[in-house]
Amino acid sequence: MQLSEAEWKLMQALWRSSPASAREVHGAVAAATGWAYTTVKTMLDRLVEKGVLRSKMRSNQAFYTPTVSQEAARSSAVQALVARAFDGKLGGLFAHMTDDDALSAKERAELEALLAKLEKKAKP
Amino acid sequence: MQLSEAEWKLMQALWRSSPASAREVHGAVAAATGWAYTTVKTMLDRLVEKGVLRSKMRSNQAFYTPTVSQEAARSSAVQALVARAFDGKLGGLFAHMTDDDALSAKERAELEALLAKLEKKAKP
DNA sequence: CCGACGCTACTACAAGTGTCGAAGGGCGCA
DNA sequence: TGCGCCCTTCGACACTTGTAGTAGCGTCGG
Repeated sequence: MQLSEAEWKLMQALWRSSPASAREVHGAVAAATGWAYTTVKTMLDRLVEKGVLRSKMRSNQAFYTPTVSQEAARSSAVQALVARAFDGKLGGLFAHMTDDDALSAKERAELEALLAKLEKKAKP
Repeated sequence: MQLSEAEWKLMQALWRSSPASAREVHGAVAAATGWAYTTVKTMLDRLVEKGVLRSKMRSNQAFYTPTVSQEAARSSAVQALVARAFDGKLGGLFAHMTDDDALSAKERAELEALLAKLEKKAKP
């Protein structure tokens, strides 16, 4: 279940708030994307076909709800990246992130914090 | 500079060994992919157009060399993933990976090791 | 010097993605 | 009850990706 760039944007909106009508989703993303209403509608319907959204008609309006969690979608995306670019090894991705010189001090600090939390959770 | 699934496979082969002729690249990926020689050739040429490969004719054969490092390509892929799926926050990706219940014991151990290494590198 | 074989270059085509416009139908207000 | 407005449905088009065939040229062996 791979999502394209544009599809992620719509899904994000729906994970934030759902069920939502096409008009509502359009309202949520229009400013950032500049998409026409019909563009949003088309993509929403394609996402329904793909099975990652469910639509329910209320009166003459469709309301969309995700059928997959953001967590699941993220996992699947990470998985795909690791498969493509890191030889299937999640450790490779870790190594890349921690090695990367482009890692900012702030990001490094975040990682430290996360690690501390992980330690605490793992130890007891 | 985004690479598709198939393009990653070819680039991986070239990062392993380059310059390489189309025939050599084909040899390297044919078993795993089943692609015809011309398929590989077409994709290589598209990668040249994209600017991620450079080709040099030697006699009547083209030899291909990456113009971007695997590291750079990986960074860019991680970047893209983070932008799409983690709200642009690299920390979000970290959190996802460390939270993920699907994280195996082995992966957890790897992470611990990497963290230890990072600590050692960051402290002094 | 000539032919065969390999390599390149060009073309093709289907599916997926990004983007909309046009047209038609029904709900709600006057 | 009728009209308008908004929503849906369909279709369209260009570009990318995956996948490959064909034709023609040049190189090397004989």
